[in-house]
Amino acid sequence: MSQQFELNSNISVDCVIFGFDGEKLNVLLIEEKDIGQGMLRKRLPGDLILKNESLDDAADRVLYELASLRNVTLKQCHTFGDPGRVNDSKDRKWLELYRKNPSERVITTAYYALVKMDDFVPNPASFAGEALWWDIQDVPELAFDHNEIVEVALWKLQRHFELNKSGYELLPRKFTLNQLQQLHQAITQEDLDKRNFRKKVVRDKLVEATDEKQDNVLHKPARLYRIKV
Amino acid sequence: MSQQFELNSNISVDCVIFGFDGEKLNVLLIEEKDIGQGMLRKRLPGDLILKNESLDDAADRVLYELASLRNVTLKQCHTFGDPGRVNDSKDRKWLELYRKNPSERVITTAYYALVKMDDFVPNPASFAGEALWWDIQDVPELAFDHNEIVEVALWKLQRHFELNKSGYELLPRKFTLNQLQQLHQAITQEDLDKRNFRKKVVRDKLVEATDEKQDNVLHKPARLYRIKV
DNA sequence: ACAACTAAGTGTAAATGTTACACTTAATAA
DNA sequence: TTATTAAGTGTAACATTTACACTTAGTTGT
Repeated sequence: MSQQFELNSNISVDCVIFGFDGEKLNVLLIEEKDIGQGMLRKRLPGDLILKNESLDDAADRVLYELASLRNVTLKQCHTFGDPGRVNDSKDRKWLELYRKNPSERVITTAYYALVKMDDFVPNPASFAGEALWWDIQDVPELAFDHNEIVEVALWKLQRHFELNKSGYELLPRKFTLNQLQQLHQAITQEDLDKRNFRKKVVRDKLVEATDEKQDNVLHKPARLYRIKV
Repeated sequence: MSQQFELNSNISVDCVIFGFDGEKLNVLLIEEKDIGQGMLRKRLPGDLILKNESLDDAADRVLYELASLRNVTLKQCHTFGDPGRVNDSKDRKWLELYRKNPSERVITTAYYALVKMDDFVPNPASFAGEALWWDIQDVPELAFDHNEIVEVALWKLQRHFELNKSGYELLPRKFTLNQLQQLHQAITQEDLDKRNFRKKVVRDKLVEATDEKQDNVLHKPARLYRIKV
């Protein structure tokens, strides 16, 4: 972390990175090293912003420093500015260890992104502990107000996806219609009818068939499609 | 303004208040008193947050202090945190006059709301200059990055409105279908077919007819409707 | 009383989109 | 050859969207 450049900023950013594994949605969490005080709660990757750094830049930097992820397209989500947002005793102990002004009130701007898990294997920065993908259905109690931040980010992701029916970036270049359907289902968290889904993507001309098929599968191989330009 | 409680915060809030006048959308701007240095640009109502004040509370307070508006339901919109967002020379002069640390980098969280203009007659706080409704189609050059903030807020308002087809709060308790249609058109900035619009609100059972009619109009009086619970 | 004016109010047909639903097919493995 | 697995396919009922023009009920002025 670039602590030598860090002023006593009272503004932080937190990143909610959703990862799609082809089937389900996961979220990227940081697990601190155990510093022996029962402070093992996971948290979102986030940190104070630097002087002369935009919020957007800070989010990119923090994600790289804490999880070695680069080139993730982050979207701003919400700013959490309640003076009491960091009040739990475990939170305060953590702040005393890691912050110069642990009692200073900090507001945080949350960012979110949705990535293909294969493409982004998080590599934990050594001092920070481990970066892990965690099933979105099963998120544990997180530090600070990070559970709330995850909820808000998921909500925004779902709304965003409704409006911009895209998300192809999350599939391989050639994909089966079933993969595409699973992507939609993972994000919206609801089931779709196979036939109706296929009719729709064909009608909307969102994809086009290639003449290739899956192989190495123990059933009828599915045709591969690609995004239609 | 509660300057005696204000610490040297580097976080502000700005409020984009859209007003519906029954026909068009307007936005609430503050016009400073002329302090004789060519700094007459209008701006959004906004100010630094206080210690121990949440962002939401700060937005409510600022709106009351600068425009005497109370009980407006503000929604958070976006946080603007570019270090260069306040760079124009006129901006800097203003900051030198009004801020203790004029060169300090300030991020701002923007809020927006849509109100019925009749219900909210802004009353300018004496020192701040005048609070005015301004036609959204004709917004002048504003101070700081406030033009960008207005644009982002309008975009969010339109998206919000698409998802939550509501907005009845902006009409009188009993209203004509034409008033309802004008509200939709003002927000979405596009025209709708009268018959199709009426069919739709009836089909969706959003409103119910009363047995009353307009009066004091110089044409066939329209039937009045109310929101259906 | 009536003529001129204004905005309210109304219906239909075509096209498009959505939903619900079950059997056949093409691969692999044993 | 058989069993297993997921792929792939069609239709009918229903709902929604779009485009489009004339009649009606009031007011005002003569």
